[in-house]
Amino acid sequence: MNLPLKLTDRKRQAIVDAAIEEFRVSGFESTSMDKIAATAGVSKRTVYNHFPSKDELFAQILHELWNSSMAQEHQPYDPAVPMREQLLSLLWKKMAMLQDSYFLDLARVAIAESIHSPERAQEMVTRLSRKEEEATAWLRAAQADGKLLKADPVLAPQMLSGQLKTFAFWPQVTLNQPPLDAATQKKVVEATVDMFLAYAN
Amino acid sequence: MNLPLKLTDRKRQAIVDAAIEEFRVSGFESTSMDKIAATAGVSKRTVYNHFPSKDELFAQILHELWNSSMAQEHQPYDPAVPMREQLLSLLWKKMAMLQDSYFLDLARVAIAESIHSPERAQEMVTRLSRKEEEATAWLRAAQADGKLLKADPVLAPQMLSGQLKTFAFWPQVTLNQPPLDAATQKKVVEATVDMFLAYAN
DNA sequence: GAGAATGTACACTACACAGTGTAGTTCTTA
DNA sequence: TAAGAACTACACTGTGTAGTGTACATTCTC
Repeated sequence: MNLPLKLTDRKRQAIVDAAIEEFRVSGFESTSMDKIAATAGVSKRTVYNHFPSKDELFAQILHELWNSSMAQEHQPYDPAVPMREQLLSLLWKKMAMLQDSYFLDLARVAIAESIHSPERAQEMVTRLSRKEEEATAWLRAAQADGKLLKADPVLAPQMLSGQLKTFAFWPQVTLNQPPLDAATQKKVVEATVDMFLAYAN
Repeated sequence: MNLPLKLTDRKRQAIVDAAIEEFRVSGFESTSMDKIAATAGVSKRTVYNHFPSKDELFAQILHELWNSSMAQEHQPYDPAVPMREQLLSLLWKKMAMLQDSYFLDLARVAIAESIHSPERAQEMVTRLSRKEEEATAWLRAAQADGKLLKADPVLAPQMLSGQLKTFAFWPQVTLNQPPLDAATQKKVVEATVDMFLAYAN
């Protein structure tokens, strides 16, 4: 069956989809509930029957996008595998997450708002920095194993992910640039690894 | 004389200052002309006597910030000076620009809006990429001189400036983080140069 | 110090939009 | 097929705000 969902579930989904789309292209302030309802093909009253307010709708969408883009598994340090290989794997995972369209939508919407909404910005900071800890843990383990000793354990993880974001995140989020093609992704990941190994080894 | 300006010039400046401040913290949509007038200590009518509309005021401010933050001189390649020294100088200039408070204001305001105003975003892209060409020219000259041959001439300049932005731009612009202290700036610039030389030499 | 330019206070229009209330329609389910 | 749940159309309130018009005050310039 193509539509196994009840009417109310379909309506709700249509509202969420429409809201993501509208918030994404117009931002929070410039998006009206009437527009969301129209785009969703739903009466305004139905929107309010599902979500008590515009703020609440926005918050739920942020939450939903966050969940769907954060299903990323942890990669522990493995002394048996060559550095280069492990780093490549680590960065490819990161790259995949950055280029995920849900994640980009989330980031666009969230950043546009958090630029002038300190509380939400703060929440994002803490959540994202928790995400960055994975690479930090990996590097610490490597250094405890006597590898990559020249790298600054505080700066290095950010330098790695920052290098990817330079090409595969910030231009897309802030300037609406298209996602990277596969060939460029490969170049960026490999250049980042090469550069890091040349520096830290 | 402390106030050599005519009343009308002082008023105009107060409006511009207030508008920058308000747009910076609240964004375009959430800032009202009444608020700007109040912050500037000026009647709303005076605001409209100086600027025909909110859009026009916004555009002029973008223009003004752009001009005041872009007074950066060009650094040509010099075969007589060591690579490391030239790179350090190049990146310090870049760092200075990134941390300039006018530039950060501009970026915050512009990015927050350009996220949902494609035309302005496009204008920013072209302007900024023209700015990035300086490093590209420098690298090409170095490579023509037989130096840094392993660096990808397309990716490398962006990797360099991207590395600085990771620490000294994006967190400040998108998450309202404080500017970098001098010690951290030094660490970032030097780590970037070291990493790049280790990779490209 | 007169006249022009500029600023101020304030009232006002027009509009967009968040959110509500209601009467009636359509869908689901038992 | 009947009853309840959910959806719809639509009218309506209240508020915030861009932008204007005007009569009067202040400042500049000659």
